[in-house]
Amino acid sequence: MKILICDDEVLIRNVIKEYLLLEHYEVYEASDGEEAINIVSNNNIDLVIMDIMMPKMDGYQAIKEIKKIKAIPFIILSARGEEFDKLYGFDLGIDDYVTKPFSPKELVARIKAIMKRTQNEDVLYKYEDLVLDVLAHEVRIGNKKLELTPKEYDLLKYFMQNKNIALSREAILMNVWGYDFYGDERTVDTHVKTLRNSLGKYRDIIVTVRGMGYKFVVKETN
Amino acid sequence: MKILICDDEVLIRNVIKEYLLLEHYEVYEASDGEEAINIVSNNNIDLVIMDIMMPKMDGYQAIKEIKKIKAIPFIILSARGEEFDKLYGFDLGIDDYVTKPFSPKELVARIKAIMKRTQNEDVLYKYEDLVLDVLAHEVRIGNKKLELTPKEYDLLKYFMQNKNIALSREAILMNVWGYDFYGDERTVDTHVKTLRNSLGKYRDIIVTVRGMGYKFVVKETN
DNA sequence: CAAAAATGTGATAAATATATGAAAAAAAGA
DNA sequence: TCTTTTTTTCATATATTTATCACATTTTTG
Repeated sequence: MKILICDDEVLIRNVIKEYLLLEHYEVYEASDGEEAINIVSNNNIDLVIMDIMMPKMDGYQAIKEIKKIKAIPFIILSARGEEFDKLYGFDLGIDDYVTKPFSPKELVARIKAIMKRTQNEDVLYKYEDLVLDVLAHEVRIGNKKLELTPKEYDLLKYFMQNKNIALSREAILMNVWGYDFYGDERTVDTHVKTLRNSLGKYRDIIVTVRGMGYKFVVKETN
Repeated sequence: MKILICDDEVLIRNVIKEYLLLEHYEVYEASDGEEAINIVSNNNIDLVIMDIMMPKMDGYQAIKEIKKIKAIPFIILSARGEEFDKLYGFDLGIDDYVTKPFSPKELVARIKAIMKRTQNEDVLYKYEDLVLDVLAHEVRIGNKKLELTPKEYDLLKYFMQNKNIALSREAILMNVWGYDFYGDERTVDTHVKTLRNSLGKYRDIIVTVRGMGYKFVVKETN
C-alpha cells in the first residue's frame, strides 16, 4: 500500500511517515505540488495526504492535476477548520480532511478507513487454490470454506502478506496481536498449531524456522 | 545499541530502562538537558528518548544542542497532545513522539522501527552462487536450500559480513554467541567443522588461520 | 626428528526448542 | 446469567541443537 505525503514541512512529513511505516505502508514524500504530480505519475500510489498551504503550487491545484492522471483517494491537511469550507467550493473529490494540529494516530485511523472503503485490489491473497478473501473475511481451499477462528484468520493473513519471509514470534505478536500484548511468546506456537490443523493439505505451508519463528513458504513461481 | 533516556522523573526513567534492558539495549540516563548533552558527547549514543518538560534546560533546547554534536534519532515524550503543536514551531528533526502516559511496549516498538529504518541492514550476502538471505532466514547454493542449524546460520552470516578478515575465536564467540558466553573456545572449531560439512563445494571457503582463528576467503572480483 | 602445540573430527550427554493435548481463563453470544 | 466459543497458558512428549570431550591429525618448534 503506497502512500504519498505532500507537505512542505519536513517535520510534519517525518512524523506522519513514522506512523505510516509502523503500519507497514510504503511511504513517498513530496515537498510541493509539482513533485507530488511527478511521483504519482511514476509510481503506483494508492493514497495521497496533501497539505493545502504550500509554496510553488498549492494543494488545490495539485489535486486537480493528479485527478487527471489517476483516481486515488485524498486526505487533506489544512491548518484551520475554516479552510475546509473552501474545499467545498472546489469540486474536488476529497475523501477526508484533517486539521492541524492533528493526532498522527487519528490520521492513521482515517487512512485505514479510506483504504477499507476504496481498496479493491489486494483483497485476495492466493496460493494455488488457497485463497484468503479480505472483503468476505474468509478463507477457502477451492470452493470449500475453512472455519477459522478470528486469530487464525489474522495470523494466516499476516503470513500471506509476508510470503517467504521468516517471521519471529515477536514480530508476529506485534503485528497480529498488537504491541500491547503482554502474554507468552509461545502462544504463537499454539495458534500456528491450530492454524495448521485448519489448513488441511496446506498444513505444511507454514514452516518452522528453528531458533527464529515461522515462515509461509511458497514455491518460486517464475 | 545505546539509548539515552532523558527525563527528570527517575520513576519514568526506571520504567523505560527496565523495558529497554529486556531488549538488550545499553541504557544511559540523564535527568536534565545539560547532562544529556554531556553523555551524548562522551558516549556513542544511537538514539535519544527525551522528555520535553524538564527543569534547567528544557527538551527543545537540549535537542537543538545535541543536533549540533551528532545526528541521531530522537523520540519525544510529551505530557499532552497539545504540545505537539509546539514541536512544529521548532525545526527539530524529531523522529517520533509519544504522549504520556505511554505504554512502554509501544515505546519499544517505535524504537525498533526507527532503528530498523536508520540502519537498514543488508538482506542478501552473496559469494558466487552461495547466498545468505536474511529475510527468508535461509542459505542457498544455487537453488538448493541448505539445512543449517541456527548457530551455523549465525556463524556463516558473521563470516559473510566479514569477508577476508581473519576472525579470532574470541571475536567469533563475542559476536555470534554473545558477550555472556563462558564456555570453551574450541566450541568454535566444532561449529566451523559442522558448517564446513554443510557448505558442500564451498567447504574450503572458511580457511583456518593458524594460531589465530578463521577467515571467510573470497577471490577478488574487481 | 621428536616433542609440543594447534586444529580436525566423531561421539554423546546436556541443553534447548518446538509440537501437542488438555485445562484454565477470557470473550462472545444467547 | 448461562452456554458456547475462542484464546491463553501449561505440562509433557518429541525433536533438534549445542557444548564438551577424547583422540586423531597436522603443523610448528626446538
